[in-house]
Amino acid sequence: MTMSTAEETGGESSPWGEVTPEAARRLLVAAVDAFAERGYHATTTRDIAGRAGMSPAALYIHYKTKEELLHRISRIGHDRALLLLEAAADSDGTASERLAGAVRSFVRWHAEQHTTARVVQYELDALGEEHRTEIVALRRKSDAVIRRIISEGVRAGEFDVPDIPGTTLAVLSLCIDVARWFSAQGSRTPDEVGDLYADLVLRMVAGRGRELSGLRAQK
Amino acid sequence: MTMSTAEETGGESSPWGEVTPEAARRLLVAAVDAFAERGYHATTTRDIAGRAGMSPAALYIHYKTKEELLHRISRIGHDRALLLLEAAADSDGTASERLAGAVRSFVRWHAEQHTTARVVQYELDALGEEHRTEIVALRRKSDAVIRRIISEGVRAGEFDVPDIPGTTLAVLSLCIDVARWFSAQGSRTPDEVGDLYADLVLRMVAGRGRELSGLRAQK
DNA sequence: CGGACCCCTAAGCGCTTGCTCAGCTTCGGG
DNA sequence: CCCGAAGCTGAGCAAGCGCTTAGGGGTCCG
Repeated sequence: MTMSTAEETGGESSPWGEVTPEAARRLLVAAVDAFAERGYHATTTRDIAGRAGMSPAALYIHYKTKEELLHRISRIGHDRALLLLEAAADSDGTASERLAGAVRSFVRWHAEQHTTARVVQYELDALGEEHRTEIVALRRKSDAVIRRIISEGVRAGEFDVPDIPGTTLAVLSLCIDVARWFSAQGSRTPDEVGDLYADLVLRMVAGRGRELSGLRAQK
Repeated sequence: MTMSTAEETGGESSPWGEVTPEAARRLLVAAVDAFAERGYHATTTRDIAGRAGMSPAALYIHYKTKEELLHRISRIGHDRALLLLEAAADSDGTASERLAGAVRSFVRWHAEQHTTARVVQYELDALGEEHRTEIVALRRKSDAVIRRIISEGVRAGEFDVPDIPGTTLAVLSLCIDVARWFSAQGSRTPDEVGDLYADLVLRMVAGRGRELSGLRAQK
């Protein structure tokens, strides 16, 4: 009966497989759920330990502070999101295809893992000074990836974008905010949202005439 | 020396003029600043009272609880935002012009009053049950306003939007998220962001060919 | 001059918070 | 059979929380 509570976490398979002592992983998953539901500051260490089926003191064997838990979550989440973006950016294809791919998988992650993403994206300044600057560096890399694709699309004549930094910001902002409103019991699947958003983003950067030809072909 | 701290609030003139006992207004403005900086749950009533230059107990003369303060802020903020949207929606002009106007003033408000907007948009579920449902009703009205403009644009043949509810959601999401990232010491003015976003949104709904003709004419 | 009224403070109550610590159990190796 | 390391718990500490209460000064009207 050790695994009574924390079994059903987000529907997703195992994004936390890398967290090695099994008890530490249970605590971390419990913390993600609690932070996402109530927010970092409104979550108590007793609540986290309780969800993981442990006593309040057990938490401090695996993590020094509550803030370290948040940092671990934020770090792993940002690493994963950045990886998705870079994979899409480094793939073959036109700038349109790569931008659509990046948006699609970035958005899909924010929807599927919306509980993790909410913590990752909206509890940023609950982090301590050093941890926050470390995370901010990762976010700047995400920004650079998107900006690079857009710039290349402009240079190749595929896109018409008067304000590249501004549009980059808007694209990222649009994707990130998915974590705020997405709900698993809503009517849209993560894939549907990903496709919709990829289309919307291509429209934001598209040149005058045609261009959005065969891009929203099949689902 | 009574007005030492709370003088500079957001740069804006007086969005809280309607809050009538002057001491109550000072407390409310202090609460907006504190909630925006640290979040509702991380803010103490002592901090709010301190910023307003009062003792902790003074707060409870004007407000029953800390949650009532948040509700007052959220209510006034949502009323204001909804008013801006409705004004733009009810004005004369094509659907494109009205959509651009709505996005422009909605975004401008989120940038200018980004400290208020942050509280209004991101501390929603710190509200109690009854207060939250009241606020959620206001948000549904905002959604309806945008959806109406887009629908009319589609019916008039101005827009090409395959998924009206989804696009409505994305437009609102994009605007709202401005409150998260906008910073007064950033390089963009609220007006610039408003213009940029109005352009991006028009691109999201534009039909195939021309259409975005004279719409991003001057800066 | 007296007292009702309003706005505010000093003090503090009851409770919860993040975190600690002595001690119990389990288990593999000599 | 004993040992030490590792994982966990029950009890609890100091600090901070939201909120209350008794009372102190102004001001205005009788």
